[in-house]
Amino acid sequence: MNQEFRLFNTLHGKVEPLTLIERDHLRFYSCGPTVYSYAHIGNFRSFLTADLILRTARELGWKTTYVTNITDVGHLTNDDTMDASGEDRMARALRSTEGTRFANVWDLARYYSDALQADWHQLNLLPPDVQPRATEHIREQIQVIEQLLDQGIAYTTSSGVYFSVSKFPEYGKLSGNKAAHALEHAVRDVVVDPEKQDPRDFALWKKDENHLMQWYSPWGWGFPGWHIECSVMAQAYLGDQIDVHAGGEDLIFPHHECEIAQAEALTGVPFARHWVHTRFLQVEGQKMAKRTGNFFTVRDLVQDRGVTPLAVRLALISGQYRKPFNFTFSTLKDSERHIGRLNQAYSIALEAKNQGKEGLGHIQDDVQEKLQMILRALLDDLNTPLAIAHALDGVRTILKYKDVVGMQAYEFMEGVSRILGIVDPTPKEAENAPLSQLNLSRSIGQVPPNNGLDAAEIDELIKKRSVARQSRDFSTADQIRDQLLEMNIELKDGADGTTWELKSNI
RNA sequence: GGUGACGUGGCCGAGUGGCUAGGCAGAGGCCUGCAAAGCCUUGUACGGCGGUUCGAAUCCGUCCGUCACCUCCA
Repeated sequence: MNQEFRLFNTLHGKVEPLTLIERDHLRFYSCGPTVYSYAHIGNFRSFLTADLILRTARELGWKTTYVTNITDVGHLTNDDTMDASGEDRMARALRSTEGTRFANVWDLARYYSDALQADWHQLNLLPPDVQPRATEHIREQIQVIEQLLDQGIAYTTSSGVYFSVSKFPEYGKLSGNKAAHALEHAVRDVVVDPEKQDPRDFALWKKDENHLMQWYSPWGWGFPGWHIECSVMAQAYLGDQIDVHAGGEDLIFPHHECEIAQAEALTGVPFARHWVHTRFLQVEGQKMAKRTGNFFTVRDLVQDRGVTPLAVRLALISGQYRKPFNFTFSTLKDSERHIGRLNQAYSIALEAKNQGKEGLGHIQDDVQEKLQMILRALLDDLNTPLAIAHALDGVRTILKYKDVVGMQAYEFMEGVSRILGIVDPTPKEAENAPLSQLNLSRSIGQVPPNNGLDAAEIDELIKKRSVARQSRDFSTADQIRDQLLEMNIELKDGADGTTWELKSNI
C-alpha cells in the first residue's frame, strides 16, 4: 500500500514525498496573519492548506505538532527607512476610521486576534497545538539576535541590527533570488540605510523610542524585525529542524528566505525539510482589493450575506492550493448546494447507523473504496478538487440508495468530515425536521436579520400553509410560500411534511 | 529586467500515452396541486504550429495568451 504523502517542495521546485525527522510525527509550522484587521478569505485559503496537510497527516495515523503564529507586532511598511519612522501597519490601522474605537495598538491586536479565532472556528479549521504571539516571544528573539551578533553574522548600525547576508552563502536557495544586483533593482525606490553593508541585508532589530510597541534591548528601545519572530517561535516549539513550513506564496521572498538564513546560519542544519506555499486567490477574476470592491472577510460572507460557513470552506478548497484560483460567487453558490447534499447524506447515514442497518454489500464496498480514493487524492499533493469529486460521488450513491445504505455510509460520511471538514458534525436537526417535529423554540439566531420574523412566526406561517394545502386552497399556500421566499426562507414539501431552510442572499 | 506558475467543453475543475472524472448551467423525463429538493437520460473539449509514437489533452520544441511574486501582503 502506497501511503506516501507527496507535496510540492518550493525548496526543490518539485513534488516530493514528505519525510519526517521523527518516525510518524509531523512537526509543522504555518505562518499566520498580522492581526491589524479581519483576516480575509485569501488568508484563509492559506490556512486551509495547512489544515488539510494536518488532517491528511492524522488520517495516516501520524502524530502531529502544529504551530501557527499570530503576528501582533507591526512590521515597518518600509524595512529600509533610515530612521525607522515609516509607520507600521498596526499603527496605521489604529489611525484608521475603524481603529478609533481602540484605546491602543495592544487592544487592537487583541480584538482582531479574537476575531481570527472566531472565523477559524467557523470554517472548521482544526485548532493548532500552539498559537504563539510574537509579542510574547520578544525575549527569545533578542537572544537569537545576540547570538547572531556574537558569531559575526549580524552587525549594528545607528538605526538597528542587520543580518549580514554575505555570511550565509546559501541565501536565495528558496526563492531563486540570488543575485545582489536583482535585489538592488528591487529596492530602487527605497531610501537605503547608508550604514547597511549590503543591499540584501535585512533588519533583525529596529531602534525606535517613539514606536507604539517597543521593548528594551541591548540596543536600546525598539522592536524586532519581521522575519525573526517566525524562525524563533518555530524553533522554540518544534526544535531546530522541522518537517514542514507553510505559508502564502508572497512569503517565499523575503520572509521565508530570511527565516532560513537566520535559522541555518546559527544551527548549521536544514531548518525546514519541506516548504509549502499557497497561491494567492483572485476574486471574480481580479486581485482581491478593497478598492475594487472584491475584498471579502469570512464575516462579510457568513454574517452579512448568510452564506453557510462550510460553503465558504468548500469553495476555498475547490481549487488545488498551488494552482491559480478564481473565487467567484458562482463557485460559492455551487458550494452551498454541495454542503446541503453532504448534510442530507449525513442525516441519512446517521439514521442508518442508529437503526443498525446492514446495508447492501456492493454499496458498502463502493463508499469504502471512495473514502480511500479521497485520501489518495490528498496524498497526491493535496488534490482537493479530485477529493471533493470523490466525496460528492459517494454522496450521490448514498442519496440514490438511501433506503438500503448501512453502517458504512455513516463511516464514509464521518471520513469525509474528518478528512475534508466539509460536513457539519452537528447538523441543525430542526432545519430539516418534518413539520410534526418542528421545535417552536428554535433559535432566533438562525433567522437572517431584518426580515421582521422570528422562528415561531415562521412555524405559524408554515402551519397555516399546510392547512390551506389540505383544503386545496393553493393560491393561499403559494402566497405564503412566496412571502417566506422573499425573506430567504425556502420551503420544501416532502412526504413527511414541509421543511424549510435558509437561503443566503448571494 | 529577474523568478515562477498556468492555458481542458457555456462556466468551474480532474485526468502525465490508448480505458466515463465530478460539479454548475442547458435539454428531455420521473416525482409533485404547482414548485423546490431528489432520481434517470443527454450534447459540447483539450491555446496555435511542428515533432516523437501504431496511437498524445498527456512527452519534446516553438509561438501566442493569462497570472503571480521580486524587502506592504496569506
